[in-house]
Amino acid sequence: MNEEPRYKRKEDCPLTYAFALIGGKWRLPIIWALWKNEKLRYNELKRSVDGITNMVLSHTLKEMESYGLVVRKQYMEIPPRVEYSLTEAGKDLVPSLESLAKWGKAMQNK
Amino acid sequence: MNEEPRYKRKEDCPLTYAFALIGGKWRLPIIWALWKNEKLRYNELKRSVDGITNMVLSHTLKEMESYGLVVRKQYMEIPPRVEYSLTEAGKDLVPSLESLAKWGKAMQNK
DNA sequence: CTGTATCCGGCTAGATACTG
DNA sequence: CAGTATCTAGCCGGATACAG
Repeated sequence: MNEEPRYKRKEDCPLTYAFALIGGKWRLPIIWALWKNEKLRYNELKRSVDGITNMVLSHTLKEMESYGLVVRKQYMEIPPRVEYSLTEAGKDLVPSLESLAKWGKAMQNK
Repeated sequence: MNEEPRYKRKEDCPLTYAFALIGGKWRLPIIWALWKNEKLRYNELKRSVDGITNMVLSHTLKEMESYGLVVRKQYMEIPPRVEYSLTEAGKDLVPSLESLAKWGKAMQNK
């Protein structure tokens, strides 16, 4: 996958910035899975996010980690174990998302 | 511009659906402009949304109208006058967006 | 188990010109 | 004033294979 040219860090408008952080095809499903499960291993997460490939999952997680949304914790074991979870900032996001989801649901019923 | 293959109407997840409706490069700026101004003529809106072209603006507005976010009111005058405003659903969205913007602002300051 | 490398296609949106 | 037509480019994300 390419290097990210998309996300100008610290964009002027906070709302646009927020969307830059959580937009894209897989970010929301990942956040949702980690919200419902607290912490997940790589393959658990992959199974929770239906249809995502290794390529895209690992790349997306790296981005989200760099944005401060996700924590990656690696255990030095064999076989390797890596656990992902939401940062506090990631959790802070959830109420806003629930609010948006509520609106989305109302829109679906029209 | 192409016909839209992107937005599966009534997608399962309400949150994903919400993002389908308001995602994309220009939807948020347009909503914002119409929120701050109540109603705007086509060219006023264009001036409010910095950098957008006619092609993209008119196409985006058509989509947003079909999604029930925006109202287009045309007056039969010469020269032609067309005013755009938010629907009730569009206005209902604003509190969620403000909540998200607040989160985005906190993220910018880190 | 947890990823990375390479290659590639389709979609989003832009440039430019033109119209009722 | 308020758009539309046509053509194009570049990013986003996918397929597939491979690695530590």
